[in-house]
Amino acid sequence: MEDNRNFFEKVYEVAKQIPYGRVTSYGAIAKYLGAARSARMVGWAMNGAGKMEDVPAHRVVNKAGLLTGKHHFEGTNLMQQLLESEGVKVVDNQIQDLEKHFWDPWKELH
DNA sequence: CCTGTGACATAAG
DNA sequence: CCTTATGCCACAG
Repeated sequence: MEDNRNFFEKVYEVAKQIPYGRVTSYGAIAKYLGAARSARMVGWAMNGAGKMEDVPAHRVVNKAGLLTGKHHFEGTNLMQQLLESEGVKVVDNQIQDLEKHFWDPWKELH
């Protein structure tokens, strides 16, 4: 099949595979895509993902578990609410017990 | 081809 | 803890 998808599309596919109540980092996705140093592209790709219901962008955070992209969601705490709604505790825009909720596509899909 | 950009990552002060 | 700076890469214009 056409494995040569656009970088964005790959990001979407990986994001779609993020299990409920789990989160991952931009760098992890980038690494899985074979472009570990393109983490920024992942975030940028999520710009369009935010408009896609199939892509839970709120489950993607930075490596520190910080909700760096919350400003791109509607309201001021929508992203946090979505995560907490899935059982992920968030305090001050930072995910608690990140390792416990972290989902590494490289580790899970590799 | 060149420039700007971006929801990162890492380092340094 | 904070801000700056640099690298890094893909995409848009």
